[in-house]
Amino acid sequence: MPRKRATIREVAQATGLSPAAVSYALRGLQVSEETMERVRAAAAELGYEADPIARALASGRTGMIGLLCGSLEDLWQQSLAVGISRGLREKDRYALILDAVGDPARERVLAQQLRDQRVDGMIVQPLDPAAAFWTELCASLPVVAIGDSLPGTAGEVIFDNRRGVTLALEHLRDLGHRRIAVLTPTRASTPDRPADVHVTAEADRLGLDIEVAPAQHGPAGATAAAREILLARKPSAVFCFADSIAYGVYAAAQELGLSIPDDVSVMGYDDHPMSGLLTPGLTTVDWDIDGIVRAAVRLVAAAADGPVRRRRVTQSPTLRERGSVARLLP
Amino acid sequence: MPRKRATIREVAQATGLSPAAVSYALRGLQVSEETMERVRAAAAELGYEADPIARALASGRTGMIGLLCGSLEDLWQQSLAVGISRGLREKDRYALILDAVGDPARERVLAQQLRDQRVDGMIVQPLDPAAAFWTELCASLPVVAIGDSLPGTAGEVIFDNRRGVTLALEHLRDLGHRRIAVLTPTRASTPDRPADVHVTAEADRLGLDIEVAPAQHGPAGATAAAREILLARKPSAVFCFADSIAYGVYAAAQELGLSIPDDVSVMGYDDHPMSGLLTPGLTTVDWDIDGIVRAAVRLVAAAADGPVRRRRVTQSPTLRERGSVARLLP
DNA sequence: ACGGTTCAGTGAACCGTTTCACCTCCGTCC
DNA sequence: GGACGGAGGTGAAACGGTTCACTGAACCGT
Repeated sequence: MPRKRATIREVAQATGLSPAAVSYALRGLQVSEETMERVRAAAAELGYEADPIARALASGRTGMIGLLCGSLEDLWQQSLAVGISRGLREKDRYALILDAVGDPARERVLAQQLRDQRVDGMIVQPLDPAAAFWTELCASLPVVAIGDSLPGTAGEVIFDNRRGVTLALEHLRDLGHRRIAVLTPTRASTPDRPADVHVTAEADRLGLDIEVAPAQHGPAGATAAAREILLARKPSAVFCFADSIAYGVYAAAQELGLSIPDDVSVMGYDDHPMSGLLTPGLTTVDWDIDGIVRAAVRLVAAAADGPVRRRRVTQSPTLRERGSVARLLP
Repeated sequence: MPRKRATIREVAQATGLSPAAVSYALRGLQVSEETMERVRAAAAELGYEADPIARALASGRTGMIGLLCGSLEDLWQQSLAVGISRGLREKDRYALILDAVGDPARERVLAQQLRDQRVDGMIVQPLDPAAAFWTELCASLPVVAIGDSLPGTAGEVIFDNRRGVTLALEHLRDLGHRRIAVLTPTRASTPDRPADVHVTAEADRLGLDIEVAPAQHGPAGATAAAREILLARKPSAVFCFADSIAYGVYAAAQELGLSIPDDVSVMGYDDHPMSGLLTPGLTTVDWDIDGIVRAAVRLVAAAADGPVRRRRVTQSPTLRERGSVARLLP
């Protein structure tokens, strides 16, 4: 029988104290050691547990952190979300995970909804870092950005994408590749996102002939995009801006009877756990996902507990060579 | 500037109505068409949005559904969680996702916490369906179980594991396999979970020589378990009770210089999106994940909206042949 | 003209905490 | 010995909605 939960007043009654005293006691504030013990005992006895809703209403803090993901089709972002969710749980907070499905318009709506839901803070992996609403959002609650920088955040975990792109493209160039297709996650409204800019800049510097095309994260979408660009451009290498897009290239290559890396080389970006299991293993740009998770959790928890001075953590990638990129024979 | 949000009283003031009337109007109850319009206009004007916390306190409903996953290391469960989260969002509900990390003790604690967090309902993929606390939990809020049955749920999406196991083992037998290793997710406290029971029963019926060993979902854990059993038992086939465990077998085989399927056949269970991309493709038991997601969301949403009569949906699997199981030559 | 329904809307209690302003001891310091 | 101060505790007002019991007016058929 779901008998009604005990309230703070009942505990007060039982101990002969005021509700206020009980409230303080249970949080270890302002009361004598002895009273605290007495209250704790009575609470345990009655099976009392403070109602988080009432607590949230009175205190203005919910204990929830919003996690706004760009696209959870991306397996790497799934890993990130799982890690963050766990990390927050260890800090006695709940993660409210939302998925913008690659759509900047939806990202905007969800950010709004998350704020309306009264989360104590947010972790965001922005699809459209240039959008105007971020400024307003950051002003109204602590936001931690992952990936790209955002104006007014309480903390940031920035990926050195310039370095990541350099690593990838230099490796391809060193092995003789010149005509390179680049598959980047679709972001209809923001063709000039910083990471993409680095690609064209680096390609210029290295004298590469690149063509950038959008691809969705899901297996089906990525495969379609890959099929098209492989047929139309016959690149010697494909650089994918997410491992889960590279997976689509594997599927497309298989379908078209192309061998990786003999007919086409594939370079990933992320290092998802699956990437080492493919045949050949996916050569990729490896970000320290654990480090990212820890930093993001730490930053957002601190910011949600009270105002902090802004901190920025920068992550640098390394190149993880497996077998999907081969030297191009002249 | 995060200027204070408008309250219902301000809207009441602006329209010359009582707060009660505004409350009703905004939910389309009990008021004239005309008043409703007036209230809506005023609300829009003031940028009023009902505070979910206050609403939850007063009405007793939070709009949140708890999702308790057995182990999010399992990529298939990740897919499931993402799908459910999206499905719930479409019904204007939030998913609160928690991860028991394969530990039944933690599952118990998290279920408790989820209830304390005042979710309107729960979706559970139980690690330990036999545990006693489920009964009590189901009595205190609507629970939908996925996978295994639970006493007292408001709805269930049951996998016909008997059929799945039969499909897998018969396929292996038909191709000549007799000595088969079975890797099943670790669940220390519940060695006799229903699915495992089916395995031994079916193996008996089919005259197979099986050995069951536990494996963790994570790449590292699964690989270790696979390595051990491949060396110790030299089975002709390995049947993995989750695709993400099979991935570990691929890694172990690679490491040991064993070819799949020439030296050892591998059978999965789930059909995760990645399974088709491996070389060779993973032959697996395919569950209709979309169907599962839809059913679970529908059931829990209905149950959270009000009492319903218990419903059970049963999912049947199909065998998806790729290339990881070969005929065993005598 | 009259009792009986509906319809639209009101007032106030309530949900279960937190927190602010105060109050009362009691020991201490000068 | 009186002002001071801190520790421990109290009462009541928030917090921002929902909902229950009720009212006044309009409308109905007879």
